[in-house]
Amino acid sequence: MSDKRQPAAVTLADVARRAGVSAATVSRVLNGNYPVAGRTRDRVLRAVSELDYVVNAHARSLAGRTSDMVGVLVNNVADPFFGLIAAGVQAEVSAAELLTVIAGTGGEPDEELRYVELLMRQRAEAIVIAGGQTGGAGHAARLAALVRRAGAAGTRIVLCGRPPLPGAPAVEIDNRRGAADLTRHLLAFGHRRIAYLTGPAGNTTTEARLAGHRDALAAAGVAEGPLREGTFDREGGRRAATAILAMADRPTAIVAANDLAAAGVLAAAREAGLAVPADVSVAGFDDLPISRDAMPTLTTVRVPLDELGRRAGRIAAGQAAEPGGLVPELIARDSVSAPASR
Amino acid sequence: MSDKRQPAAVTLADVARRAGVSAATVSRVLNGNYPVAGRTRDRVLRAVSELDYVVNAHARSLAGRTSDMVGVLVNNVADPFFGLIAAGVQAEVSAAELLTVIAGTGGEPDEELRYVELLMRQRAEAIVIAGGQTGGAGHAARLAALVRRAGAAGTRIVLCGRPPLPGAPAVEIDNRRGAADLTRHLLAFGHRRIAYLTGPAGNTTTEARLAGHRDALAAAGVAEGPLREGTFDREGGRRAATAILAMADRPTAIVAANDLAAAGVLAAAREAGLAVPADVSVAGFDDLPISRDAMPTLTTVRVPLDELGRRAGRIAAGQAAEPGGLVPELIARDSVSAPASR
DNA sequence: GGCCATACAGAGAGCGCTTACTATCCGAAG
DNA sequence: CTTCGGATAGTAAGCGCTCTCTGTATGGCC
Repeated sequence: MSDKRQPAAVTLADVARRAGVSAATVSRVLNGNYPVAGRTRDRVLRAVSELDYVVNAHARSLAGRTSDMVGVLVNNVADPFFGLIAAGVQAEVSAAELLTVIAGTGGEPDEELRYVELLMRQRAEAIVIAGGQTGGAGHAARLAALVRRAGAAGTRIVLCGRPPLPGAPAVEIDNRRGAADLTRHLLAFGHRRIAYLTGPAGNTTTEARLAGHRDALAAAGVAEGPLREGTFDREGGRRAATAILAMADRPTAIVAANDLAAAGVLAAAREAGLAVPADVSVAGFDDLPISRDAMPTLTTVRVPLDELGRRAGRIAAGQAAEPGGLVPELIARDSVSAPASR
Repeated sequence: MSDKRQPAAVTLADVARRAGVSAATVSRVLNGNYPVAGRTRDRVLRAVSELDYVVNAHARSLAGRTSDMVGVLVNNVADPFFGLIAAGVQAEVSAAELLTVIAGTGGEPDEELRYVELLMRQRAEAIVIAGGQTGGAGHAARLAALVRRAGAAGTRIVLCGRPPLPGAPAVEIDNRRGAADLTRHLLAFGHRRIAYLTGPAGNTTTEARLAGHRDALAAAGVAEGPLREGTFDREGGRRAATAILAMADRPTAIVAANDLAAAGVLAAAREAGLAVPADVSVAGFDDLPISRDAMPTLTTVRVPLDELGRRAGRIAAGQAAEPGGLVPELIARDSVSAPASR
C-alpha cells in the first residue's frame, strides 16, 4: 500500500482553462461524440498535448461507461498451456473491441480470489478463469459466492477447463475421455505395467485425467501400475520419473498428466541411459508445440487450447455459450511402441 | 463499445441504508482505518454480504488512492520467452503488494500504444514493456511522447529487453555480444558458410543479434552466408530453413535468431532427411526450456529471462534501477559440431 | 427586416467513494 | 451534579469526468 498521493495530475479542467473553453467542450473533443467547431477542437487538442493530459479512466467510468476490459486468470503465465488459452481468449475479445488483461495466480486459490476481486472492482466486463480448479470444496464454495457477487457487480465469470458453477458458464475439455483413449492406446501396444504421473493433488484436471486412465485399465482388466504425484511441470516430471525408472520392476510405459511433465520424463530416461520407446514408452497430454520437437516426438492427446480460449473469449465478450465440451484427440507419435519382450 | 448501462449496481449507499448507518461508516468498516463499534461493524458486514456488494474501484481511486496495479506488455502471451519475463516481473511486483496484469500486443506498435494508454488511464503504478521494439523511429517518437505523458499521469514506464528512452529506464540484454559469441563458436568448429535466420525486420532485438553475428564474421574475415527474414516463431523458422536447406550450395550451419525459430529449423532438417549436426549444425538464442528437450539438444545462448523480468519488476515496484545490462551466456549442446568434410 | 432552424458552447447535476470536520452520547473526573 | 474528553457516527465537500439541459450566435428564408 503506497501512501504517496498522486502528484497533482493534470485534469480536464486544466485543459479547459488553458484552451479557454468549458470542461464539457474538452470532453466532447476527446470523445468525438458531439459536434465541435474545428478551431475550438484544435485549441483543445493543442492544450491537451501541451499539458500531456491523460484521461482518468476512473473518473470516466464512474461517470458512465463500463471499463471495456476482460480479465484472464491463469495458473502460470510461463506455461504454454495457459499462454495458448490466453492467446485464444484475447483473439476473440479484441475482436469485440475489448482489451484483455492476464494475471497469473500461481494456482493459489487465494491469489485467484484476489485477482477476481481486483477485476470485479474495476468493473471488468468478464473474467475468464482458466485451468483446473484446486482447493477442494471450500474453495469451490468461495468461488461460487464470488460468482454471485460478480453478477451483482456486472461482471460475467467464465470458466475454462474446469467444471461450471451456478451462474458461471464453462468451456470444458473431456479430459477423462482423452486420458482413457491414451491408456487404451498403450494397452493396445501390449503394455501391462503402466506408471502414471499425476498433476497436483486436488486439481480437477488431475482427477479427470487419472479417472480416464483408470477407466481404460479397468475396462481391460489390467492392474494399476505405480502412481506418482507431480506438478504439471518439467522438473516434477523428471524427478518422479527418475524414481520410477529406478524401480526393480520397472514399468514398460509411463503416462504423464501433461506434456511438460512428459518432457521431464524423457529427460529422466535420457539421464538413466534408457531409450524411448525401446526401453520405456512415454506419453503426455495437451499436445503443446514442444511435443513435436521432443526427442523422440511425443505421443500425446491433443487439446484444442486455442479453440478453448476462443470459446471462452466469445462468451466473455457477450456471445452465447456454445454447447458441448471439447473432445481431445489422440496423437500417436514416436514415444510409444510395443514393450520389449522380456 | 457496448452501450448497455451498468445494471444498477449495489452501492455503498445501499449498504448503508440496509445497515441503518451512514455511508461514511460503511466505508470505514470496509477500510478498517477508523474505529467502528463491534455491533455496527457486524451489521454493516452482514448488509454487505446480503447485498453482494462489491466496492467500485473507480470511485475509490477517484476519491483517493492510486490503483496498485502494474501492467506488463508483451508481444505474444503464448511465447515462452515472454511468459518467463512476465513471470519474473510478477514475482517481484507481487512481493511489493501490487497486482500484475499482462497484455499481449502481437508486436503491433499500435496495440502497444493502445494498452499503454489503457493502463495510463487506469493510473497504473508502472508499465513494463517487454521485448524488442519494432516500428522504427516513428514509433519510438510516439513512445517517447507517451513516456512523457505517463510521467504526467503518475505512471512509470520500464523497458525490458529494448533500449531505454528518456524518462524510461531499461533493463537490457547484450544481444550483440551473445550473438557474436555464438557465431564465434560456430567458426571455431570450422564452419565457413553459415546461414542466418533473422527475426522480424525493424525489431531492435533482430538487429542487435544480427549485428553481433556480423561482428564475429567480420573479425574472422569470413563472408556472410545466406540471410533470411523470419518471425521469431517455429513456423517461420521451418519455412525459411526449408528454403535454405534446398540450396545447391547448402550452408554447413544455420543460426536462428531465437530458439523457437531454431526448433522450426530442426523440424525442417528432419523433413529434409538431414541429420543435425552431422549434415548441418543449428543454433538458437534465448535458451528456452524447450532447447534442452529438442532433438538434438540445442546449442544456444542463455538469456536470463527470469532475472530480466525480476529486475524490471523491481524498478516497476519503485526500487532503483540496477546498473548494467544482462550478459547472455553461450550454452553449447548437441546441435552444433564440426562440418562434414566435403 | 423579422423568424426560426442550425450549430456550437457552457452550466450543472451527478457517478460512488473517501475524509476532513462536526455532532452526539457516556462515563469519569472535579 | 456539572464539565470534559474519548469513542462513535453523521455531514458534506470534493475526486475528474460525462451528459442532459440551456443558452446564444449565425445564416437562410419568407
